[in-house]
Amino acid sequence: MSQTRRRTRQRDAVAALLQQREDFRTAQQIHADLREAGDDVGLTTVYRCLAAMTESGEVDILLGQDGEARYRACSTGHHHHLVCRSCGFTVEVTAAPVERWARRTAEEHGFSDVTHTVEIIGLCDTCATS
Amino acid sequence: MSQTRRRTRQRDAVAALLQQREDFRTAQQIHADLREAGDDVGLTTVYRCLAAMTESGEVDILLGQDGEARYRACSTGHHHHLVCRSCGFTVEVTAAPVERWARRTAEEHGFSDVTHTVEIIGLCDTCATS
DNA sequence: GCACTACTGAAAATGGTTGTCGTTAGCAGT
DNA sequence: ACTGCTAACGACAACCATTTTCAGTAGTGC
Repeated sequence: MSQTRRRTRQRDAVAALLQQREDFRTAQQIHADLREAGDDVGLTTVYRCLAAMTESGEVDILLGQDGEARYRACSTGHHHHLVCRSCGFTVEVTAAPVERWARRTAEEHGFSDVTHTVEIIGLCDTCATS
Repeated sequence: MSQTRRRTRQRDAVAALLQQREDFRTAQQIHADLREAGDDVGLTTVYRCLAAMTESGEVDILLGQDGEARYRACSTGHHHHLVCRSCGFTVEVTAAPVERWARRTAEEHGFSDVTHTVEIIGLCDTCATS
């Protein structure tokens, strides 16, 4: 019954890497980043850490159109993302009007227990000018 | 140079099936549906038809969190979806306030050439009561 | 009918992700 | 510190949706 979450070098490494990055990265990229930094962590473990951190709300997942999941350490509250399709640079945004619209629309059609996904994908300032 | 799109039994079968269904279905489901209906079409061909129809805007793709793509014949204009997470029943919705919000938010942060994804996922009337 | 080539589809390959399982190492409790 | 329990690790295999291959098939224009 004592589901104690243990602190390990690997978990710390993954968490630390995500903290110092502000873009969305794939599990494989994170794995490579860690290896490059000398913090060798098994790919399987990277996936497990990310899954655990996702469940506890520490990271957000974004499923790209190429079928690859991207991860990022985000603020804990409800928010959405404005993502650069070229470099992955991400801005967290809140969207009160969207929340209202989603709730009302769902109600109108008799839907309950609703969640929603809202992402804006574009080119950031730097990528557009280069 | 004569890139004529040929009309085949298989393409017709896939198109017809999608027309008479109003929910999002996976490629594998569509393949099974066709087989069951007696219209045997290779899985590879199903994928190819769906890709072609997606490109020409005849069908919309929805990438679920389980990493499976779902397809549906939709109206051609810009719209979003209200999807039942249990049965896949889908309502097309328009979202003028969301469009405005997305455009303004992107501008504020210097993003250009933006698109967005907006989906509402919930339980439809029938699934909620059963 | 004929030629041209897009289309088909079975089988194999791809590639991200998850399961397996023997080993390693936190974290009590002593 | 020492020990036992068991969560966590990680190399590897398995999984599974999707894509590629390639030889055979069948629309389409002439």
